[in-house]
Amino acid sequence: MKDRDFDNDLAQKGLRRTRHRAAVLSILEQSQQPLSAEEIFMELKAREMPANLSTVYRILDVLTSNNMLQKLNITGGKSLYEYNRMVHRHHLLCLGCKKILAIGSCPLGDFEKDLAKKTDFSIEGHKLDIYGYCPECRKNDSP
Amino acid sequence: MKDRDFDNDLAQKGLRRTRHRAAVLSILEQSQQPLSAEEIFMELKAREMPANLSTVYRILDVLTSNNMLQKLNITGGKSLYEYNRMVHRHHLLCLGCKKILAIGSCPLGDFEKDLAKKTDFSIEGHKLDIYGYCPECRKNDSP
DNA sequence: ATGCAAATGCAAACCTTTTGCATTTATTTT
DNA sequence: AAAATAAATGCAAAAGGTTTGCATTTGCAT
Repeated sequence: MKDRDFDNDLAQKGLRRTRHRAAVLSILEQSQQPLSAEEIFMELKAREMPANLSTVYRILDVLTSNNMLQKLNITGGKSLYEYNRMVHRHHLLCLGCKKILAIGSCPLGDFEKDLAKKTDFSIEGHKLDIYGYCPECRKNDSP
Repeated sequence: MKDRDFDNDLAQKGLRRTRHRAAVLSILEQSQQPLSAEEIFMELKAREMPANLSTVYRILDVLTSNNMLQKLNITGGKSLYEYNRMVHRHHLLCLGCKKILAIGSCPLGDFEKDLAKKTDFSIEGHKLDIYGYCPECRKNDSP
């Protein structure tokens, strides 16, 4: 299985193509879950492409401000990053095992229009996270 | 204008009634905006009831875990706390001046039911924050 | 190949929040 | 009302995540 050409994506944004940047993109593109800076740091090491943690943060910053990644602050603790697939997404977090499911649908459309009318704000976006227990955690916790 | 009896509220929760705790509750009950630990720290000083910042954090923790306050992590930066008025609320944050408006309505009801059905999660709650520009900031930024 | 601007590594700083411990305070017990 | 006890506070230090300054290395244009 061939890797996507992240080098090209970087070039299109006018960003320098470094192994580390391409690797971070690849890691996040392949990940089912949003990852923290430290998880990415460890995965880079696992891929024999170790980078300094501060470099990871700088890469995440630059990729986020170029809209190639999205930064999530679901927990209040450490930030998580996910590959930006350019679709509007929300997240369902399991309070038990902390796994995160991406949710494609969004119920906010009309609500935002109403809100704009009522408050006279221009609405630019929203952040919606949903919390619950996944099927596995519910099974394990109800003996 | 007489203060609410926060001492009684504390007693009902089985918490010790200290001046600082009552003052923190009073500050947040009177505030239009959610406040950070440091803002509360400063307001305590202004009220001639200075407390150590770590004490403020401990008070906020204990009041939050007793449901007297709610902790918000809107920005990803520092946590904000608001008096828990026992109603489901969301927040509209102005990206310009950072002011926060509390929103009473919530469009999530049916969506959560659908989601529970689709994912087999038990849905326990959600966090919805909306971002935009308030009327004042829109005016000032469009010269 | 050469030069320059940008990316990286490293260590230290930063900021918010938490913790350990001695002291003070609120509440319970006598 | 005083003494005993358990919890709250102050203080300083640590923790955890993230950022920054600076020397070195790398990517890219010339």
